[in-house]
Amino acid sequence: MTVAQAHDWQQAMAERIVCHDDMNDVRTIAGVDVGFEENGTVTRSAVAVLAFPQLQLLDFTIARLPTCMPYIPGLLSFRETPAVLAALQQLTVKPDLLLCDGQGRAHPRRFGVACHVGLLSGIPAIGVGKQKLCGEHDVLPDEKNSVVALTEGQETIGTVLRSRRGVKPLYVSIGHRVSLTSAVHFVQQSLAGFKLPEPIRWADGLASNRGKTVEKANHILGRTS
DNA sequence: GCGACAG
DNA sequence: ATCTTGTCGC
Repeated sequence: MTVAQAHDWQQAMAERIVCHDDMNDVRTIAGVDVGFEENGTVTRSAVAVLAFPQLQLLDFTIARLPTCMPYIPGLLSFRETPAVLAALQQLTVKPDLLLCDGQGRAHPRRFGVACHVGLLSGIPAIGVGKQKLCGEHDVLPDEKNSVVALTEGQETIGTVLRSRRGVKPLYVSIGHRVSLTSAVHFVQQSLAGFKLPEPIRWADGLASNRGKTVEKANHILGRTS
C-alpha cells in the first residue's frame, strides 16, 4: 500500500467513526501505549485495565510483534495498531473504554490511532496526545482543568486540556463511540495528580518497562511470573 | 519555497 | 519513539 492509498483508506474509514456516546456503564478503563525494543525492530504494546472510577489496576498484557513499518507523520496507527490489537486480545478483564496515547479525530484525515484502534476493536476509545499533530487553539491558562477548543477551519477536532499546572497540555479527541464532551470528562476523571491519566501512566510504564513497572504490576495482581 | 510534523 | 546528564521544585 502506498502513502496515497493509505490516506484514501483513512479518509474512508473516518466516515465509520461514531462520534456520539455509544457505550455501557464504564466500570473498567484501559490505557494503551506502544514502545520499541531491539533497536526499533520489535514493537511492544501494553494495555493496562483499571477499575473506574477507583483507578485500581485490574489486569495488563504486553504483546511483541516485528515492527512492520517506519514512523510517518499521519500514518502512525498503521505502525502501532497490529501490536495493540494483539495485546487487547490477551486481556482477561475486558475494558469498557480505551485511552490511547496519541490523537483520535484530531488528525489531518480525522483518523488517528485512537480511531484506528477503536474501530478495529469495536471498543469505545479516546485519543490523548502529548503533542499536537494538527489544528490551532487559543492560549491556554496555566491553571489545572483549563480547556480550549482545538480547531481546523470551522471544525472542532478536539480539546486542549491542562491536566496539571505548569506542564504542557493534553490533546484530547474522539476515538470511537464517544462524544468529545464525554471524552474530556473521562480523561479528567482518570487523573490522579499527574500530567497523564492513570491508565496511560501504567501502559506507558509497561510499554517501556521504566522503573520496573512490570514487576510492580505483577506484585499488585499477585502474579508469580 | 518555508515551516510543521502524534509516537 | 529512544538515548542520556543535569537541574528545578514540592
